[in-house]
Amino acid sequence: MARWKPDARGRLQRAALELFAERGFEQTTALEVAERAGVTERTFFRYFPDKREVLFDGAGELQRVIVESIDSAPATLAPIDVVGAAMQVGAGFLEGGREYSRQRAAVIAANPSLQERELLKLASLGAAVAEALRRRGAPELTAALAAEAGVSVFKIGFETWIGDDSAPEFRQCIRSALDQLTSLTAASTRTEQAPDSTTSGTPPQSAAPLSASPLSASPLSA
Amino acid sequence: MARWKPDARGRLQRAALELFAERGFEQTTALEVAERAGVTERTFFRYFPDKREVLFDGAGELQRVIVESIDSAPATLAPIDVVGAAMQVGAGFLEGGREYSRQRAAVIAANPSLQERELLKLASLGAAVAEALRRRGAPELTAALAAEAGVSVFKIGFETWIGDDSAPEFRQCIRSALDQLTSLTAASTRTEQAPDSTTSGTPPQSAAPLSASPLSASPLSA
DNA sequence: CCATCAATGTCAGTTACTGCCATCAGTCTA
DNA sequence: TAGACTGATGGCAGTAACTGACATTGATGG
Repeated sequence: MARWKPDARGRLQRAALELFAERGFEQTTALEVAERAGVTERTFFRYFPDKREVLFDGAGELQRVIVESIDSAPATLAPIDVVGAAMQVGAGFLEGGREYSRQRAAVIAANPSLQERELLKLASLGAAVAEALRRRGAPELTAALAAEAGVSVFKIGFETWIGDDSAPEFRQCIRSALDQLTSLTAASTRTEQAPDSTTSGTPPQSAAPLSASPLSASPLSA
Repeated sequence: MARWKPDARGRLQRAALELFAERGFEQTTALEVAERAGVTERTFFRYFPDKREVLFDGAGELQRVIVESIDSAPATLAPIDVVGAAMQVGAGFLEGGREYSRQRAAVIAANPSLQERELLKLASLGAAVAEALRRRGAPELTAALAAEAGVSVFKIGFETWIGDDSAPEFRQCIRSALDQLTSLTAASTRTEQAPDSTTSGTPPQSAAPLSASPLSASPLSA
């Protein structure tokens, strides 16, 4: 009908963020987003696999930047330092759009299903970082832990940067978190003594996994 | 119609895990789960807010056990040690149901939307742990980082425990991850030198947040 | 002017949920 | 013991997120 409008994807993204910020994610229909963008609902789902994904288009870029940083780091650097540096590079990638980041973070914080998607993206980032570390020779467990630590630092650094107007640059927030993590683990006074397993009154066996007890015991067939 | 059947919740949970394991999560309808459990689809959604939640009933219990462990830890213990001990208590809570944990983990690993839900549960656990740490006087940043570290160790310990038949007890896996984390951060050789921000060719400003670039620049209004 | 291709529009259909109301058995009470 | 009450369900209609199949349209190359 109407003439051919370019940048449908971008218009959908902007329309979505606006509407989600105004009425909230759940109170906004994919159809409404599409209409504001001047396209059909069907077109919305051609650009994005689901309604949430319209807010996460840049995750792939961020991940790529961080992984590239790791791949190009000097081979002699310790895994934790490689990851720390990579997270600062990632921070530099976002540094320019603080207001946008704020708005987007607010929308996500207001909806659990959006939080889930963000956590999945971060998990994906963690997996990619771990793989990159293994690529440069880090042992399995080391790679996994360093990656998780890096993502945690990034996440916490981001929250600090976003949440505090007087906060320094994003990169600086990450540096602080990194230092904090180092002193945290260094502060361990633990001897070889494992804490009493029944501390909280939980019997050693029985116990349900991440799910309810009714299922645990036997092969949950009954 | 039929006489009153007890434990509808438990039957739904078992039916769901069976069907999800057989045909996969997406290939299984909420209606099918309900029918196998001998109830209506409507009843399924009375017990669980959504189809995924039927697999995560025990998350609350695990969280409670861990938080209680933190609350009852000696006040002198360093945050990282408190968290480490708490995660071992949590591990003890699941220790008895390894086979169940395996099956459940396999189902979850096979579906992204289930992974998302699991990540949300873990994030909730992390938030609760951080809060418990603050309650005992830990500074904001310290609490957040120690909590994240604890959850990471728990997650990695769990994967080790589940994925390797020759792996030791869950608690042992966590201990290993904990030690590994300590030596990891201690291995940092970083000076006060921050890595070059433009390492990966990203200009200091511009840059898109966690989302695509088209939106970043201005207040994304245009 | 016609074949073609990419980006859309149209439509019908499945499925996850939700609100509302009826039913049914067990219980408490006058 | 009839009647009110309550807790757990069944039934049903309706919304909204996706999806597959097919028609349309505008720009392009020959």
